[in-house]
Amino acid sequence: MRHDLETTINLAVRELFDTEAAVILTHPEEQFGDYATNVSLQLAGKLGQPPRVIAEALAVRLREAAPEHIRDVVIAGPGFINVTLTDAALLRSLTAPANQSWAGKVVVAEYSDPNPFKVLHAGHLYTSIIGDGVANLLEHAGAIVHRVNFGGDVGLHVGKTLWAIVQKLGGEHPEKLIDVAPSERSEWMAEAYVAGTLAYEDDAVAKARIVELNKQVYAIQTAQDRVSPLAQIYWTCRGWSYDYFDAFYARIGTKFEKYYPESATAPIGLKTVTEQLARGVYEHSDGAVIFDGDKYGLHKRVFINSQGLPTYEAKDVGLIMLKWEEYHFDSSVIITGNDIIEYMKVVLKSVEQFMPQLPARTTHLTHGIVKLAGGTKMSSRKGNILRAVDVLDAAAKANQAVTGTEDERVTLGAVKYAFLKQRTGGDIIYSPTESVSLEGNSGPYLQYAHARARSILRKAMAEETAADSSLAVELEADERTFVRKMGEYNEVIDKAVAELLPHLVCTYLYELAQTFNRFYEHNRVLDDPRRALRLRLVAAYAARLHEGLGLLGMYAPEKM
RNA sequence: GUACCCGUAGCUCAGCUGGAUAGAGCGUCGGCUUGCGGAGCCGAAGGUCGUAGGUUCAAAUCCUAUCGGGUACACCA
Repeated sequence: MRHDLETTINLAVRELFDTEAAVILTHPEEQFGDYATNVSLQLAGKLGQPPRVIAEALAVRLREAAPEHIRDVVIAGPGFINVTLTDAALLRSLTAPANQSWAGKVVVAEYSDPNPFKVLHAGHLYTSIIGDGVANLLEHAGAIVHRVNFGGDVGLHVGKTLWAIVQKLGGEHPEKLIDVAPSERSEWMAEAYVAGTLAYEDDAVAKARIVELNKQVYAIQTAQDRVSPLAQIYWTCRGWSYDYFDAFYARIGTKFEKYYPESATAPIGLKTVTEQLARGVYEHSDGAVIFDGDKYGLHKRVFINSQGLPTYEAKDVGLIMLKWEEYHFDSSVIITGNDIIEYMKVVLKSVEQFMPQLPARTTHLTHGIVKLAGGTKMSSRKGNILRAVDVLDAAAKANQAVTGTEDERVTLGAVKYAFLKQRTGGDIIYSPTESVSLEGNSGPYLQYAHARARSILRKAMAEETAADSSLAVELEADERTFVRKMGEYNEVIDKAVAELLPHLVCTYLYELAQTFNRFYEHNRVLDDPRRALRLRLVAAYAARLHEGLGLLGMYAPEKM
């Protein structure tokens, strides 16, 4: 509908004034109409005519163009053209199918990216929730989305953790690992990482040993050594990490198609960088291989260090190559924290020199960090970071305190909504109490709104005889407001998809629920002569909430 | 030092492809309440949109400068 109207106006502008205009229809305040455009204001200067005169000429055309859709066209203010749709047109918008703007496109969505041998922190939770939201939106628009996860099973952090593990075991004694209870493994390794990091900073001997361990890990990977004591420790603990990740993702309802461990991307990264070194893309500098981003207004970065080991940069190059080999994607979306924005520009710029189509198809979406409202007391023994479980536990605790319930699906919905409702990009301050509240702009508020709508429909179903499904009716004012809001659904989703911004869905769903609550407060549904129509509206509303919450990765309860 | 991001109501945030009186939630104050799920609804107070210039018929939105906060800038990831 919207697109048709825009086309009509564009055509009219061309015929009447022999010029082009960027016609964008917006939703003005309801008192003005259903759609509005300011083309006449844009054209006034160019054409040297008063905006209201231009608007009037266009309005005449619009009135003639689609009388079955348009009830009224009026000029207002400095020259806005306000269009009011017929009730029938408005009701038809409720059944419009979703726009399949990504139909058949192959998308690789990479997000979460935790490192084995390290703890999952709040940022991993945040990035996973955003990644899921974005992936869901793309899928909704018809894309074939491959959700993948990248993480460092080799690298200095592994050396640090391994060093401390060997200390804890009193030497390279893999047989002693059975003493660590399964439930304590992740915590045990997290402590080892912190201890290793401290030793690396404070103890020169330990540092040298950690550097050596790092090289040994690469050697273990290259040789696929599974028998030496160190290798046994490495593989066992690496497995523990992936078990821990899987359990965590299962808990938050995320499912990855595959993990790309750095050990798998390092060889192809090393090979690619070495090949391109010969072609002059990368260059030698102080014994290392770098890419000189200075030439492009960026900065220099090391891709292969002076020990011949690939850094994160080369591994990322390898990852891009592997994704391309395996998926031949139309689009690659990488979701990370915004601390690596500049880093990623350098990596992509380097790849652009030999595979320009890959960066061209890549979008790097970034977000800020999660802070707990009011701050938190954190133990340095645990690495002084906010862990993912800390956030989930805080939410569960708040939910228990505020609502007295313990439904993990509601708690999780509260966290997801709290993270997603803000525009992706900046830091977020997470308030557990606010997130679980049933009042205000929260996940549980929307989940409750859904349960309430479903409850009405359930009750109706039980009593239903023969519902009149005709929608050829005049809408009452309150009904019209409600329908008008529901009609925006597809447009909002389209925009969220186009801009990869899940928060647009949150904002809309909340406004929709508010609109319904106002309607419901002042109108009866079941024991009313307009029951048949209103039940259909409630059904359409519940369906939108259900689908919208699904896009956000949230559970839409029948009762709560 | 250089680059990038952010500064909107007491707090947390929308709005930023320039447009009609700058919106919402929380908090504060006041009203509705024998009710299809009141976990709601109605209303009030609260803003020099960091500051100063500029572009424009029109700027929270674009440009420049500046202040404040954050992040990144070679062998970590």
